[in-house]
Amino acid sequence: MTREIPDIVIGRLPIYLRELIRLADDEGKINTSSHELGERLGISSAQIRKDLSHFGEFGKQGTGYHIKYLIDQLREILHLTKEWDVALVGAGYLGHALAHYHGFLHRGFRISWIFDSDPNKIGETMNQLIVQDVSELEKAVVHNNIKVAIIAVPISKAQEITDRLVSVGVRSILSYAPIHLTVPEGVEISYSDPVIQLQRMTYYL
Amino acid sequence: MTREIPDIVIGRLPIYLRELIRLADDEGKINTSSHELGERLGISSAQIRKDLSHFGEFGKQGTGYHIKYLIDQLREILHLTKEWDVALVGAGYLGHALAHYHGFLHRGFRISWIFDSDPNKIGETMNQLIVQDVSELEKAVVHNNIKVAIIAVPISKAQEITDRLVSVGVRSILSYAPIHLTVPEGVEISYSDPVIQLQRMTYYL
DNA sequence: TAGATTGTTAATCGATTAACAATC
DNA sequence: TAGATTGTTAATCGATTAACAATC
Repeated sequence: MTREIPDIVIGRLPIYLRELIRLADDEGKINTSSHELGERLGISSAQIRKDLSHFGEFGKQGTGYHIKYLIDQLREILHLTKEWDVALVGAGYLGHALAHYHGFLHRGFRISWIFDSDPNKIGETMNQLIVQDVSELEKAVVHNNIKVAIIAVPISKAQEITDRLVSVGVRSILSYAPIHLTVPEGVEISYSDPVIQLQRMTYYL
Repeated sequence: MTREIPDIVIGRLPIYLRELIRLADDEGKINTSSHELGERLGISSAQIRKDLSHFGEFGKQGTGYHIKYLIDQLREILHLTKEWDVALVGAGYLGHALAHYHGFLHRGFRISWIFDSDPNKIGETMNQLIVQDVSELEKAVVHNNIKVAIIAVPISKAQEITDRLVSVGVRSILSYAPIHLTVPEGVEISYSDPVIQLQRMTYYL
């Protein structure tokens, strides 16, 4: 029986991946160790080794990890060997910023479709993409087999859009709407609400 | 001796607060229970009661919690009884979106200053605020006693801006730069990187 | 070889849950 | 009163850390 890998471990793998890419591309390093990686991320070396050990043996005693090899392994584990088409719903200020964000490139994602319900926005071009009428959402998601979506719509529309995305097969959703959304089993949802993050920090002020 | 309250508990309080405000303002409810709140947030009722019990006794057996009272208590705990002035560094697409975001209002924060280094951006107006030269950063932070900042600058500038903010007294930083930042003890930092969130979810695809 | 670092085990630490007496 | 729900205790569950044999 395959042991279930803790969610919290999965959550750290992208952090490791991001730092490894930095080490390789920006600093030209070939090898690293759990100690060096942990030092840079504020994570204990033991935790990094333990996390990786869930998936295999990627290092060598004495020399540590070959960075490029570990990057490849993490990409396979996280299913980042292909580029995922992403549907972006909401073309307001935030949608606009996301549409222009270069950070998706080379990290496994490409925003391929943008939707909005505002007639003034529909037809507008955002970073090479034409904003589509949100009524076309289901058709586009199905035809392009889209599994990943980003929601940047008002609170009042967020649950409806979520339900519609899920109904046509989307299984990973990143929502910027500041509200808890309900999704069925098997659908992953992640939230980004700057106020929630700031409020956590003001406790310590 | 005051018992140290776990960080993970603090992190859930803003979620409770957000939902309570929704219950009160949007749905007009007066009372709620740990069960109802938990149901809506996908959190066990026992956990909610345990979390709150770190700070006092806010409920009544039989009837649960008076929502407005609990909201007030959470606001005090999280230091949200005043409105925090926030310095936003970076006036690119994302900074622009943040400057126009209405979600800060009534939740304890107000973006009061926007900085950028680009001469084309400096002097521009964003949602009533004039983009300031980032060379004025320290002066403005000190003079206005700013403790909270949001970073929306490129990776290459993020650590430098962080250091400068910290050096003049900022103690809570929300960074959108996709890189781990180093801050001294006593400074809180929080990250928002959509790609990290998406990569965590593609594991399950 | 000597030094470094892995992967893994066992111990420790911390968080969540179940259960229930108290009581509104 | 009967029903509901709290705050809290103890048990359970899960995650982190320390330590080290193995070995590059």
